[in-house]
Amino acid sequence: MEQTDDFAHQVYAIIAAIPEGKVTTYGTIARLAGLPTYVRQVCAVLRGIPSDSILPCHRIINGQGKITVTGETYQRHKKALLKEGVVFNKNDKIDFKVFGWNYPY
DNA sequence: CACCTGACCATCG
DNA sequence: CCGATGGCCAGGT
Repeated sequence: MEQTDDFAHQVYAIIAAIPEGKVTTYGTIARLAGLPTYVRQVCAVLRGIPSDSILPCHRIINGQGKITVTGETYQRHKKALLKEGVVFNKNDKIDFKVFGWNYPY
């Protein structure tokens, strides 16, 4: 429970640091954690986060500006985002130029 | 060690 | 805009 979990720890910290009403992507998180190739691992970490977590995992979306999950999780995240003032386009997309916490490029 | 999986990403048609 | 394809790479079996 050290170096290997260190990455997950950073991911948690980064997620917790996302401001309200903003969103970010998996790739960005991986990069901020210092491991740009760990984008799939970010996914694994998020998957391990229960809905009860204090972490705003609903602010994590993919590079297309869409919620990456489906089903109930999708609905819950979308509602939470709307509550925070995030606006979805007609294609259920989020404008990164407005709500992107930090631009992926 | 080999194979499969994945809440991704970029590119192409 | 949507779907398919390839690339990426750690983890699990």
